[in-house]
Amino acid sequence: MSHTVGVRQNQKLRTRQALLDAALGLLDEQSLSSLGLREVTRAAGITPTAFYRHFESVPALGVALVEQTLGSLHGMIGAILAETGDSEARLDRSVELIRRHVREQPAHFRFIAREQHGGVGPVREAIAAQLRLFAEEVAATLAAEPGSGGWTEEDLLMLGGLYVDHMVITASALLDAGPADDERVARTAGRRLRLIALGALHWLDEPAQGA
Amino acid sequence: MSHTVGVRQNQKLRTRQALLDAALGLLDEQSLSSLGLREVTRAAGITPTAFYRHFESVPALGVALVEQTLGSLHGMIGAILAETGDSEARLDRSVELIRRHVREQPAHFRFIAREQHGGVGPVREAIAAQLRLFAEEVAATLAAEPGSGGWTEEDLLMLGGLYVDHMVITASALLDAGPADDERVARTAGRRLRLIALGALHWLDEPAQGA
DNA sequence: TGTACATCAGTGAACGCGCGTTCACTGATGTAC
DNA sequence: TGTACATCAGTGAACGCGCGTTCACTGATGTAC
Repeated sequence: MSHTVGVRQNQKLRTRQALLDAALGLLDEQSLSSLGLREVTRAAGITPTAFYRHFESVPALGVALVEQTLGSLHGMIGAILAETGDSEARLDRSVELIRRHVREQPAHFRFIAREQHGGVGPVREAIAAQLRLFAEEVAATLAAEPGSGGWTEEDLLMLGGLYVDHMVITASALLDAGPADDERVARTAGRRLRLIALGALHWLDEPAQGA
Repeated sequence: MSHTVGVRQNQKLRTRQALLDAALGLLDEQSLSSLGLREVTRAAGITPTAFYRHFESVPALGVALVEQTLGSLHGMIGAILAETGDSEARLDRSVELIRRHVREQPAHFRFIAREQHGGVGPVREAIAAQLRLFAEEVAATLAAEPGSGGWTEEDLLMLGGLYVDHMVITASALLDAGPADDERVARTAGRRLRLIALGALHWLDEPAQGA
């Protein structure tokens, strides 16, 4: 109870979070470019004008939402990369990890999938930047593994990007299909992943490199 | 000049096409869910009310646009599948074919990438249905090739879907990066494609099948 | 070929509505002394 | 601890605007005879 770090600032952060949560909820059934400022404030329980105390515009809120959403997925990436065991079981457990995250936070994944190529430029760019970071993270982990000796940095990044894109596609497929089809979708995703891993395994077999 | 198949019907089709073209143009910089009816008619040069002579709503126009757009890409799929030559050159030529189509009809690809996970349900479903057809088409072609003897139908479809998704990702990457980076993007896309093809080549090496 | 009527793509006025943004304000929280 | 003033998150009225949709209409095209 020395200085309580500001009652006012605390309340402001809670309102800001209410706006972000309200927006994410509304974005389950529409895209950001059609999301209205009044719509968000109504759902968050504040006046339209108060919106401007937190964000300059709806696109700006979208960018903040990207950072929060993909920040929450960073943990998942780490968990997947930390998976151990033989290759096949490892891939299956990665897919299962994605499946569980998607079912626990469907709105987050829906938002990213929807806005990755959506109509709001700054949001697209924010997502692209974050996914690039993910790809680099995966590439760095792959580089540390045995069997990636002859790989160029470029190819590691290529493979990392492939895994990340695959993750996004898998999440989308789960969301599009609905929980009843989880098993089927996960099975297909796992096989795709295995095929990619198999390609990686034999990547250095052939001598043809460079342009 | 026997019966001229209807001056009136002809004009109606031309107006309808003007609406579709105007919409596609506008969708280069926004998504369908924020596209206004008046905006489209203004761009097409007709009165707002005349819109209803052609489509029930903007989402309905979107569905028609999906069919027309992906119909125009059917030819590309066929051309890619018809590619011959050794594996590596074939993949590079496929990527080049995609690259050329994207630069010739950027709006078509942008529209599909944007609305594939966009905020308008019927349009999402129309795109998913068409891409599924593409995947089946690819799977059928792969099945007819030598070396796909031991492949199950499920796995052929999985691989077909992987190629189609990769095509969409490549198109998006080209559009996001801009023409100046075509070479770099095409190079990465080609390597991804080669890695996938390599995985397919070794798919039957390991005995582990089924759950 | 000519006439009388039917069809229907596109018009233009009108409507009610929700939007984003402005502005002056209120009153609780924070700060200086 | 108490007081006087500053800050600032949230309010509520007001604005002008473009939206989707309705309606009765016009006039060129199509059809029947």
